[in-house]
Amino acid sequence: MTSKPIIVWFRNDLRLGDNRALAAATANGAPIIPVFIHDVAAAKAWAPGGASNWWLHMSLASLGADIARMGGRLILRRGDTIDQLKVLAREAGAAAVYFTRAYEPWAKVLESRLKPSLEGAGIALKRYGGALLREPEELRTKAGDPFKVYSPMWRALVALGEPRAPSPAPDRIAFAKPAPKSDELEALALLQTKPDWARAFRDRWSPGESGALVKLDRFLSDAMARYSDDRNRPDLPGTSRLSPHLHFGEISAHTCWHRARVAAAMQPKAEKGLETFLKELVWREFSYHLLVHWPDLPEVPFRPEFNAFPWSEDAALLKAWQRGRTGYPIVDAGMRELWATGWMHNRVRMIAASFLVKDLLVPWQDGQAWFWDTLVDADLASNAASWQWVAGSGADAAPYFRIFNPVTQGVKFDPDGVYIRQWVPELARLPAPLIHEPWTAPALVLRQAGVELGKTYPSPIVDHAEARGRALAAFAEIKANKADEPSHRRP
DNA sequence: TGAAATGTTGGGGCG
DNA sequence: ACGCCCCAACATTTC
Repeated sequence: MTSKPIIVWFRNDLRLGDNRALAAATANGAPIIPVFIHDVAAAKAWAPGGASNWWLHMSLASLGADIARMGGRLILRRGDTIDQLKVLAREAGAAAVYFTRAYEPWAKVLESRLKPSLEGAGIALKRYGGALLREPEELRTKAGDPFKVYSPMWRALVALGEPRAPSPAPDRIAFAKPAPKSDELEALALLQTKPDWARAFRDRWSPGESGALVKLDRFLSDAMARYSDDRNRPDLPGTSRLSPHLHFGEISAHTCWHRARVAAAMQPKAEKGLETFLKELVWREFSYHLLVHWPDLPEVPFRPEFNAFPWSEDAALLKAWQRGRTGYPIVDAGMRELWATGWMHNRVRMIAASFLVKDLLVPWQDGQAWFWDTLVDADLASNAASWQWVAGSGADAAPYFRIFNPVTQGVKFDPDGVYIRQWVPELARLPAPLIHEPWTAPALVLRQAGVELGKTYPSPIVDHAEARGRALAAFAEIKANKADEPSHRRP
């Protein structure tokens, strides 16, 4: 067939399997031009951070290799997305651009601008879902409103039936020949080489589709059956660690959902773990739905009374938190894991976030910004929804008075201090449970463990009991205003 | 997908 | 045998 080529524009769908845009283009029979465009200005204030860019570099390398194995080349371009698509289409005589839908506010704007400018140039556009199990339009309350509470949305999603089954990667792809010219991956300048901070990243992660599938299958066989308990244990390999793979679309939620079901059917007593895992996929879904309907979620508290919250912008406290030097071992362990590996265990994210927002009274937006820069799985929807959840300002959020006690949480979820010993080595010789509150340890125990508080490890930067009192007082202040405000924003 | 304060219950020591 | 107190264990409520 000598039809005009189709451009498959890759975004956060960096996979060949279960990629509807790619599958449709391949099925069309036209030659394919796979392209990724590095558009540094597109996301505006939410340009990806260093950790995300490291992952993107690795993921593009992986996708490029997968495409090369099939006889093609992933075309890399830089610059304004619309300009680049137009230029590429003209160079290659392409008839259409196929792509996967994205949901970030800036991406929605881009997609709406794309239509007139490309179709005006005679280039057809085809947009496909697939980043989510269900498109936001498919899930509404009986009243026709978007869901603001998780549980009803979960039930509504289940009531719609099983999400569609994932489709396999195409057996073969006919690529346009000759391939259009491409930038080298290095030219995208995604890697920061000066301080090689990503060393630990390389050992820990395998970005790309095949790495994602390996990680999923390992999780399903080794951890899913115990997931509902072990997912809260940062000292155990209890979580899937799929978040960055999902964010970049190296694996689809559909693939996770269906493979989990299949795996659970073959395991005794895996039902509970299965359901917990599926529910986590739907928490991701819930965050995306919120972001779609409330695009200012990353900037503005969902509950308007929180606009009046008396935050304290204390740069020194924020910095101590970022560096993992708060004097609370479970918080510091988490923040150091994040810095070293680009990832933090979910339970510890909640503890560390609660500490920043409630014990230090630092605005949740500051914590969100730090996570945005340092997480390899930084995701606008999940990050915004989760920070607002912890702060108590979000939709279906934790009640404001739910203030985590970092000592209790540490004892409960890292009972032997294994996680703390890994990331806060200066405390490694303290016995559990004292390792969770070194300031209460007898002087002799501290000396024998080689710990000198305030020197080898910080004294607590705030007293938790006092901090809790301050947080409750601050929340009481805005509670008084609540009656004046509408209880919920309109979508 | 909390923690702390407050309330209740019941066993056991003791006069 | 009985009442009283203490207090751990558990339940409820409050933040």
